Amino acid sequence: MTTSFDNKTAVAELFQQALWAAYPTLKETSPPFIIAVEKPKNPEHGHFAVNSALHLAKQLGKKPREIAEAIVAALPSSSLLATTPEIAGPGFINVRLSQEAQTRIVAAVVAQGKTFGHTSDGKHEKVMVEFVSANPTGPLHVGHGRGAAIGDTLARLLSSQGYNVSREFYYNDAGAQINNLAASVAARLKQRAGVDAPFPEDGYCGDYIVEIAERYASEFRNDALGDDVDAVRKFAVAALRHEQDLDLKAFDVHFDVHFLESSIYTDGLVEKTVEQLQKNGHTFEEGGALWLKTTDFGDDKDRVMKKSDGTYTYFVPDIAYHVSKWQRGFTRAITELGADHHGSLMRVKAGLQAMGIGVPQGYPDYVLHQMITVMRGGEEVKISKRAGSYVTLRDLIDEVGRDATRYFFIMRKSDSQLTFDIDLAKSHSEDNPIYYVQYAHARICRVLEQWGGDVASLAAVDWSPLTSPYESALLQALANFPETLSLATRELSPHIVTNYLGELAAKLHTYYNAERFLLDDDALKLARLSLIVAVRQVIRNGLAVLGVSAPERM
RNA sequence: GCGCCCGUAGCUCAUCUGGAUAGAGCACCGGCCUUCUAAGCCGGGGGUAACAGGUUCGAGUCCUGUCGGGCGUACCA
Repeated sequence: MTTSFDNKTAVAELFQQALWAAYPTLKETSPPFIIAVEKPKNPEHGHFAVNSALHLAKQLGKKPREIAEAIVAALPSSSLLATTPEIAGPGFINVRLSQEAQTRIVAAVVAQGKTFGHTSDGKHEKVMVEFVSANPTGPLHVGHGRGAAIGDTLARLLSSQGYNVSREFYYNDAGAQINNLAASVAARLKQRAGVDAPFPEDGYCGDYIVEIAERYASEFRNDALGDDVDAVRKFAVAALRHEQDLDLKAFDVHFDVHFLESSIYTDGLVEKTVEQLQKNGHTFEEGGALWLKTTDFGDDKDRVMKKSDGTYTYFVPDIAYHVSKWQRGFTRAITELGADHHGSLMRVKAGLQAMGIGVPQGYPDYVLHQMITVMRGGEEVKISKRAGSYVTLRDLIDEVGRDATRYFFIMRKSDSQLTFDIDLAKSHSEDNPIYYVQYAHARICRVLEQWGGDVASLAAVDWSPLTSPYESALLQALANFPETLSLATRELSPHIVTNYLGELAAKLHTYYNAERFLLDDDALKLARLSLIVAVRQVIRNGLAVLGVSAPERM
């Protein structure tokens, strides 16, 4: 959406005209030269910097500064600019916006409200975000939590940019791990009844297995020893699925579809996928097993698809599942996984290409998240799944709250390791990034309350008094919000949004503390109040995309 | 061995996909509260961006190699 507040595009268009006027021959070059507008870090370099002169120096065979001068000389007059742009350094053209151009962002934010920053760039393209996808063999742990927070935020980001998003949870309800689960429960049932029964070697040891056994025994009194393996399995899967659903609900994460791995077997998709791969000549038999020639598609080694015992290896249903995504019309698919699964990416991508059904190369987009270290009291909380003593997602939500948990999980690049400091997440201090941002929001609410006027009346005031460097910084930050969302969506990187919010909050706190805010000067007061209403709106929109609340009081 | 990710101040991290003097916070030193939340502000010290090459007007950012750390590399899932 190119709207009136988009000064960057307006500046680019203005300079494009000037460039063509100065060098008419460039108009015929193909592809057409696009003006690059940047935002300098140093405020002395103006609001925008145009560096086209540097890029064109070689092509035109002239000195960058000479080109810059010609461009500036050809610049049409515009209400956009405060002064004639300066040429600086090797050939940058520094642009200063007029007061009117700088402040109209406030009106745009207020007018667009909740949708400020949203676009229709996605053109309703169907995109699936698959995430969490935990097997129902235990409670969700912190790793699943990070996946849930990242996946849900990606879905929210994509929605904000006009994609038609579907959230999907894929789980295995029938494989070896599930049989292991059933056997673990059955063993606990027998032990509980005083029967000496060996516990499965790789069985699930957590206390939750004992609890499930307990509940099964009270519900199925005629099968207190768990001899009906099928019934035990169904009961255990249902119980754990229910627990996971409660965890996700507490985390405010919802799914549109829960996809069962067993369904791609029962509806024959796995068979069909294997047949198609064979027909396309990308398979071979060796040692009684069926292999997929993934080396045809960049893998360093071919992989077994069908073991000599006739069962499939794990990535075959993964390929079939992704075929299903494509066949269901998802022209884009994002698969969010823990980084320990990255070995399967190449195989699934290779398998999809080998299918020859028109799936684009690189489908699906993978977003991987690295491991989490949980710290408490300055010490690492040891995570041991075998002992059943790991930190569950529910533990974290109960202890530090949903908002802090979500924010911390997305605060870092997903492919960097994350340290989750429980004490920090709980603390009410400036060191706590989520507290800092929410506090900025609450602080604005309090100032408006103190003022006591009608907020709606601030939608159209005279903004010309907003001339201090602090105000200028805030105005620029507001203008950056749309491209922050757009960038985070393109890069599938939610942490870009948390970085932005942290900086915006810092600018606001600085502003408040640097000068006395509510002055007697009515014109200045109204302009300032109007500005912070816009800041509040942007904080709300940013937190909304992260699934984090914006409290009015802290 | 091979593949993927990471390496930026003492610590935790930014750097807007190649721009100008690499920035914040914590910690350290010196100043600021009769005023809207000092949860803040102003000033100071602290860097060979792991290392070595390459690409170009210009590299923390792209390419190659080396060294460190993590993960993967099963007819496990």
